[in-house]
Amino acid sequence: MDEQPRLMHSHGVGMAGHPGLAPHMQDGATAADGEARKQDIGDILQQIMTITDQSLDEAQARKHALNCHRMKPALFNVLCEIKEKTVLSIRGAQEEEPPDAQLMRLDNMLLAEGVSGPEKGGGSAAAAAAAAAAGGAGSDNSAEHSDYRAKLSQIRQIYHTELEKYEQACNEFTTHVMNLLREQSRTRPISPKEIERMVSIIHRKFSSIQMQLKQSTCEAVMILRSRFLDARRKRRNFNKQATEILNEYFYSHLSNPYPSEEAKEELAKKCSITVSQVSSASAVTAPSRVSNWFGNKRIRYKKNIGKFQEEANMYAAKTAVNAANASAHGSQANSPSTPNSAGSAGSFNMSNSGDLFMSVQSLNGDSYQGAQVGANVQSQVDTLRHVISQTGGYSDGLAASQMYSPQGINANGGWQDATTPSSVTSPTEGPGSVHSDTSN
DNA sequence: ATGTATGATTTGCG
DNA sequence: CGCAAATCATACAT
Repeated sequence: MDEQPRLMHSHGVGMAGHPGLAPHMQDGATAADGEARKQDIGDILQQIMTITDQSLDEAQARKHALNCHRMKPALFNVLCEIKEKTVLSIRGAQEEEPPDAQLMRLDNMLLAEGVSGPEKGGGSAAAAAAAAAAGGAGSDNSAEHSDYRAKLSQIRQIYHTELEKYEQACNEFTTHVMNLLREQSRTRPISPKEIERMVSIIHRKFSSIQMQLKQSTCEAVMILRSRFLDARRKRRNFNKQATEILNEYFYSHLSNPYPSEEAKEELAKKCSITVSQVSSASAVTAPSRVSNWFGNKRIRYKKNIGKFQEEANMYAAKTAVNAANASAHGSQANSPSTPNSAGSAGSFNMSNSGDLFMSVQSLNGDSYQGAQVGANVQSQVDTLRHVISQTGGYSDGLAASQMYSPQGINANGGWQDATTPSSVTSPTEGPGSVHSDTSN
């Protein structure tokens, strides 16, 4: 209470110096009793200041009396104005509310993911679109996607309920505070503007909570996406037939194992048909999977030719057999330089002819050319089988490399450069000048 | 559990 | 944009 005089003084001065005071004071008053009024006000202030000294009942009564005082509205108006001035000058600067890029981003993302925005129908459609866009590599959608969608809608539901809850809480709190302030405005000077400001403060607080909600929802969606749509996680090996087909192509085009787009398509069709891998997306996906396969195969073959020796021999034999059968069946006078590779699409025959010839040749260690294809297929097959069974136990790349020698490839296509691993390379040039294929 | 095989992705080049 | 190389992450075998 010791500062009571100062306060009173300052108030008094404030009022006295306030131009806005005049209208309030002039309601039917003469200048003569202005002094009396001033005294009156002084009394009122005095009472306000001492209110805490009084007992509750006393205070209540006093409050009521004050409330009923005819000067009360005027006084409050003045106080409000003063407050307005000071508070505004303090707060005015930080009142600015930037559009908030962060929030915009979150909103956009949620919208894009189909979490926020229109309900069920549009939402799940957006989700499906997002899924399709993200799952470019594909995989069978139906099961995965429904699962994904289920989880996403779960997230969406949580998000919406939480949002609603926040909204409701915000409204409740706001109205509560507003009521409180309105109530209090009867007993202390509170301007409507202040209430407004308070409301906006509350809204800001709640919207920051909302932002957190949005952020964590975004995170959840991201996690969900990475878990469900990352094709890597859903990797599934090709089945046996598919690998067979691909390998056949690879080894029969060893000099140039780069299937064209059409070839990839063809292979993809063949593989996925055999796989009976339904999945609508595979139409777009399959060729790229084939590309992946060839990319991996090339690199891995090159990296360790020895390891692929057996496989190479096997497929070479297989192709040879196929070729033999095909040409035998066809009963055409096959020119030796162009044995058909039955396993591959027609458009590649030209480029593969050399490979097939070479592989068979080196398998036999003799000129395949001499044994005319149609002549005794069976014996050739036997020979090949024999060779293969001999090769079976190989673990040493160097020895094996002579069976199915990669150097021919070097001479031929050169797709593996000079980077052939040391163990495998045997500098001997291809026996009898390998038919470099005359493709194109 | 551990190691290997393998499909997919990333990175960098031309 | 396709490729090689490195890398990741899973499927599969032991």
